[in-house]
Order: sequence, then structure tokens, then C-alpha cells
Amino acid sequence: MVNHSATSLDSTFSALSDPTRRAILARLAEGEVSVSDLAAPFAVSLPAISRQLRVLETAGLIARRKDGRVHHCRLKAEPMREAVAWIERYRRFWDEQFEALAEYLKRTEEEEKNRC
Amino acid sequence: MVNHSATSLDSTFSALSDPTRRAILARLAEGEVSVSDLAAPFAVSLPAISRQLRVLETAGLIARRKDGRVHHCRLKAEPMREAVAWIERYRRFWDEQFEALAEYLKRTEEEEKNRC
DNA sequence: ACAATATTTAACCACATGGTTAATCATTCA
DNA sequence: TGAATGATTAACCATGTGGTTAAATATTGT
Repeated sequence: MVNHSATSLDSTFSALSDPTRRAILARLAEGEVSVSDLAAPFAVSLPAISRQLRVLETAGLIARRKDGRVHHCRLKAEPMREAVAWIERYRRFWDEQFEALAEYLKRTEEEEKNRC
Repeated sequence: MVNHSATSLDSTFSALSDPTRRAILARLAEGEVSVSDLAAPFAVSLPAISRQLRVLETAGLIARRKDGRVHHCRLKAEPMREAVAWIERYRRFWDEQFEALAEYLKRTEEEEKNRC
């Protein structure tokens, strides 16, 4: 399997650490949105949003399509897969379910062993 | 359910965006480690590590126990739960399995409707 | 009391980040 | 062609981050 995202956990987590950028991603979950429409809800200038978008694009979290003078952004969530995969390794440290499962597996293994 | 972590997605993702800090967390997954032992593998000064630890502590990702002059750190993964929960909302944008499940659910729903 | 050890804090530096306004580029429309 | 629109880039500023070395703090061992 090839690494299509060509990005790193560094840039992914870094991109996700800003609330404005997370809000932008949330909006894009509903579909393509133009840069202006994307900027409208925020109390910052268009150049500010433009740079947030560049951060997201560099992190591989969005892609653009240019239609005339309007730039449409869309979500590209692949890097999140990698991020979740990293965090998941720690699930057992917070998840009771995980502990319950571990307990169950340990028990069945014992039983398996006793049968031999 | 009370919010025990008292931290934000901002600080969690921000803390996770640094490779040194992620390596520290990885090490702590094996159990408690003193600050010195934690610092040893890295080619940076102790004060540098001390500040990384403060970032992790502020984010709620580690806690400390002081035993004499030795400070022991341990993993506190709860904030990761929140982080994963946020990212999971985008799973369908990268996960084929998710699409397959959505497809399945849609189909069963149809059948359910036809039965009534 | 004093030296050594574990760690943090202080003061500093270089660089990244997020915001601003003004200027520029690209495209549409009159 | 020229004005208006959508978006980016440039230049600048304040603040945050991660590193350093030197100093301070806390604890242990002699």
C-alpha cells in the first residue's frame, strides 16, 4: 500500500490543533464550499482564512478545484486515518471496553491452554 | 458524565503535533518513567524535555508523582478519547468499511420499510 | 554542614504562526 | 477595454514554541 497522503502526523495534528481550521473541516464535511463562503462565518479577514486553508492543504486535509475565479475546497480526510491509527495504540489507557476485551481474551486463552 | 480531563482539543492536538512529545508518550505506554530516563534517548537538554513534559501535563496527557528528588511521569490518555471522538466523525470520508456499513444499513432500512 | 543529584525556572535566541492591510493576479461582466 | 469580484501574495507585527546555558530549588548521601 502506497502512502497517498504524503504528509506527516506532525502536520496533521498541527493542522487539527486550531479551532478555526477544525470548524472549516466541519463545514467541508457537508460538501464542497467556496473560499468566500468558507470565510463568511468567521470574524477574520479573507487572507487569514486563505492561510488557514493553505495549512490544511499542506497537511493533505483539503484539496481545491478552481472554477473560474471561485476556488472550491473539499475535504480529504485520509491523513486522519493515520492520526487515529496512532492514537488508537493508547486506547487501552482510557477505554474500559478495551480492558474488558483484554480480560476476556486472557480468559479464553487460559481455557484454550487448559484444553491441550 | 463529568469532564475529568479539563483540557481542550486545541491543547491535545497541539501536544500531539510534536514528534518528541509523541515519543515520550510512546515510552510512557510501558509504564512510569523518571524525567531523566525519559530525557536520555533524546539529543536535547534536560530543560528542553522538562518543558515538553509541561506541555504534555497541561494537555492532561501525563501526570507526575514525586518520589524524593525523582519525578515519575505516567500516561493519562483520557484527552485522546476526546481527540479520537472528534476525528471519528470524519471516518466515512476515508474508510471504505464505513461506506459498506452505510450501504448495508440503508438496504436493511429499505427492507424494514417494505415489510410494514 | 556540604557536596552531589534530579529537576525546574530564568533569560535569551531563532523561527513559526496567525492576524492585519495593501497590492497583485485571474476572471467575469458591462 | 475597464470596473468589479474572488482569492492569493507581500510586508509587517505580536505572540508562541522549542532550543540553549546558567542559576535556583529540592532532596539525598557523607
